[in-house]
Amino acid sequence: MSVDGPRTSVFTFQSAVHSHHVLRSLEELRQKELLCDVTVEVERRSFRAHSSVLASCSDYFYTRLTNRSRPNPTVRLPDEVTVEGFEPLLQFAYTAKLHFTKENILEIHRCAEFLGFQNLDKACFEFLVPKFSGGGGTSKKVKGKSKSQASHEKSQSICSPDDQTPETGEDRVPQDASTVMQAASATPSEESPEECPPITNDKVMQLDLSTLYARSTAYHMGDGQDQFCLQNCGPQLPSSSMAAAEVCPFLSISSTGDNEKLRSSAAGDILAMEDDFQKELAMDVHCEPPTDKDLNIASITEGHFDQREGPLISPTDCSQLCPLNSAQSSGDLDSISGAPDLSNIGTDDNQVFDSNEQTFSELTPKDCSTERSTVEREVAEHLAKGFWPDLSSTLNEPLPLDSIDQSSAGNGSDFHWLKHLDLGAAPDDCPFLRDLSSNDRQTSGGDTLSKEDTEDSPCMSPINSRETSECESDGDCAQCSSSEQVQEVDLPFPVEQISSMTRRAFLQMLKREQLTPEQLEFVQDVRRRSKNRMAAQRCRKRKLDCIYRLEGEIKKLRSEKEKLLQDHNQLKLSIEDVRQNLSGLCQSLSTDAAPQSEQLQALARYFSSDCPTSVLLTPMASPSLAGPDQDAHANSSLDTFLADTCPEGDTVALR
DNA sequence: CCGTTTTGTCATCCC
DNA sequence: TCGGGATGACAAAAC
Repeated sequence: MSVDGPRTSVFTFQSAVHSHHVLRSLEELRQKELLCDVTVEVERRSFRAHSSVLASCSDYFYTRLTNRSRPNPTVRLPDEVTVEGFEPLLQFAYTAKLHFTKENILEIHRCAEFLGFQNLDKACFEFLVPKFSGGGGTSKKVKGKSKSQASHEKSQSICSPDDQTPETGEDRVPQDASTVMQAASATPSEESPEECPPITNDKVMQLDLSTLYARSTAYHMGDGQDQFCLQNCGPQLPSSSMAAAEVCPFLSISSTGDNEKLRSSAAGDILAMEDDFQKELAMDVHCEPPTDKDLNIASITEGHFDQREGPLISPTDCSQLCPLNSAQSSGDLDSISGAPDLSNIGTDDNQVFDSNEQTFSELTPKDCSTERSTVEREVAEHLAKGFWPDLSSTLNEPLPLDSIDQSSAGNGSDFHWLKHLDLGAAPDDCPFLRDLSSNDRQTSGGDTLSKEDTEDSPCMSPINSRETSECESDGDCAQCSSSEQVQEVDLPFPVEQISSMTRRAFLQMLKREQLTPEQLEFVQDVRRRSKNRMAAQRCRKRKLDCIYRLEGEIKKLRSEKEKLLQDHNQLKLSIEDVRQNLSGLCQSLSTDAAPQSEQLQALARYFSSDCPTSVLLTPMASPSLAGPDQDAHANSSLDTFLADTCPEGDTVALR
């Protein structure tokens, strides 16, 4: 790594809630009819609104309003548009929420189509309308369609990344939502296609795109420097002892402090539905208007950070939000991955996460291309600490066992924090990490990582980062050969990507990139070793768990053994007492009752002898001093004798 | 310097 | 047959 000279860092403050504030303010203005500059007439009803808002949401209004000649125009909508269909759309334009019922969904759909709410159309109706109109089988149909559509879109984006027309942030939103919705809906349908509860008429559903919108804006706002916390907070954090969920702000996205349900969704909190519908979709519920807390999107980074409002959620909450950092989470993810369509979130349609992937690979080399100054680092860390007060503490705390399991921090890599995300267990299960940066170049306008970037960046890969620093200090390290190999093969993508992506994505990437045999061999080698490394960690963790479990069992068995021994001793003592009592009793009886002396004397001899405990405990059935017949005779004689001579209590005690 | 622990890697087996 | 995960064994680094 070479240091070209002093570098001036530019820090950017990016608010993740600004756009939402603007939208909310616009809605308030509309309700107060302030600054409204257009009147929309629908079926003799008038709606005051802001032309800019309408134009930005609807192609129809865009055409009508941008070509207007006079101020404060009145737009009379044709008969095709009804109040029933238009009013929810208007509200959606101002709130990003669409309230609908089974009755009016078709009407809304029709109006949306007419007015050119195309993105909403994609996001919502392709999924919803078949749901409402069709039966259980429709979901599959829709799913299939969406899947092919998504893959079609993806293939398009892959084949011609440069052909993509630049999308506005708003344009992206519904597509994102569409993706997630389809995926989410497919999951339960897939598991129990027959059990989908019917959607009742009286339910008012609400499609909430606000959180996603906020998410999208957070990533796409600004001057093109899309940000994603994974690449920003991670590599700059100084300690390897850190659970990603405690650190990574991305994992706290869209957490609503008031709504615990929000945090349980692995796929994201996109869709808000109620009751049966919610169960069917297995998604989150939004019953409250979005608050600022909904926009807990933040990424702190050197040179860039996002504003975060509302109370910070605890690390625990973070982990709940995106179950990535524990074995249990891993299991959860496994189960999630079992639902094929959920995986489409990232693989078949990377719209949502492309930005992440893009920035991951795109920004990292930039940011790391030159050595950071201490001041820069301090600023970045200070910012991070400012937003995550407990960050500093977590930095110094050793990882819990669970986290250790998932970490593969042995390389001292700058991406150690990323590895805490359980990439090994299910790298493709978390949509935020799936195919990490696999499509980076597609969305970044075809910007491929240059050779300079690759070579200069210490953050390009675990291997690169560590070895560079080590070689700087040590001069000669064993892994220099690997580092050299990385540079020799000159990969057109970051090395860390190799192990984090799914096999399918990996193969696709190999297809895309025309790698030389050396590169191919190296890449496969890296992937194999990386996978094996993580497998070894899991294996060791399991072994440790097994040891702990066995130790616990041993402890338990020992205490049981102690208890049994105590019982045994107690029984022994009581048996001894009984024996002595009986012995004395028999002795005295044998002297008093001469006619039965023979039997009694034998009995006395028997009780005074060292017979086994078991025999003593069941003297009536056991004595083997004589044959079975004699035993029976002795027993009956003893019964009679005891009934005649012994006090009642003694008889009972003996038996 | 030596023993122990941790971690990565390889070989092999199994699914 | 191939790929991937699990695991024992080994070596090197770290402590």
